[in-house]
Amino acid sequence: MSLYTISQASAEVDLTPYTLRYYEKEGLLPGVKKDSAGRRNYQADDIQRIGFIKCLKGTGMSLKQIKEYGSLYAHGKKKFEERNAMLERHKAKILLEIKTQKKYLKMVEAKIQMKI
Amino acid sequence: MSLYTISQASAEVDLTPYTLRYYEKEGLLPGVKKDSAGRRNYQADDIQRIGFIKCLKGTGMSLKQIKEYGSLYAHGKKKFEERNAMLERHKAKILLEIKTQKKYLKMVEAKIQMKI
DNA sequence: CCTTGACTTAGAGTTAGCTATAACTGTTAG
DNA sequence: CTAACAGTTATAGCTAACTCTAAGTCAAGG
Repeated sequence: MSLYTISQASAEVDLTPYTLRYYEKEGLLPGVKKDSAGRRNYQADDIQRIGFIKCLKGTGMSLKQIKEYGSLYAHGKKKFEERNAMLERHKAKILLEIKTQKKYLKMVEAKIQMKI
Repeated sequence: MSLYTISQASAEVDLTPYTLRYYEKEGLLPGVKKDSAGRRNYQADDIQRIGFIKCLKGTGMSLKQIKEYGSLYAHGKKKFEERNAMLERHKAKILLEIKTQKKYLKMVEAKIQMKI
């Protein structure tokens, strides 16, 4: 059933064990299983979740909002609309960000062209 | 000769007066002129510089690096190569970032498509 | 002259997001 | 059996980038 210790999960998702524990403590990653000795056992599904957290975070969503998204997710069908609206808003934000980055890229290219 | 008080400059570049003073204190924006009463008088050229600082910062360059870039700039022709190399590296970083953002965009779109 | 308001400085406080420490526990190799 | 190791919690510390406060200065309007 593909289990990972915290250091294996850490290597898998390229986040430190500190960060993984921190995310869990902050409520971004609820329900991680533990073994009889209290050690975390990450499952394939947890790795997936962390991947999406990285996606949201990497596109500028705050941990607080990611947590909110997660708790909407936990409510399943009931909160589907709200959750989807959140993703749609976020999608718009990413599109805008890409546009801005392209503008900035042009500015940097122009500066390089200047040769002074 | 188009002078701006700190609040006018603030409105022009969309940064608070606090931030403008902070940038100056941190050495990102040297040489801002002051009037006889010690108040800052931003010139068109300063506004341009702030615009480029915003570009670098908006593409993930740290204030420390922006300061470094600025001091290379202050050395004129002498440090041209080094400065340009810095911009080229930064350009590569922006290109990579745009690529990553596009990947993340696809992930978010896929999640929206899922409808669960 | 006096108040108002925008500015000044130095320095303290805030927030986000980690990152590290201390003290401890359970597992495993020799 | 025991030493080393990988994990645990709680909590403290750190960095970047602001953001605000306090106390004071200066110029202009009434």
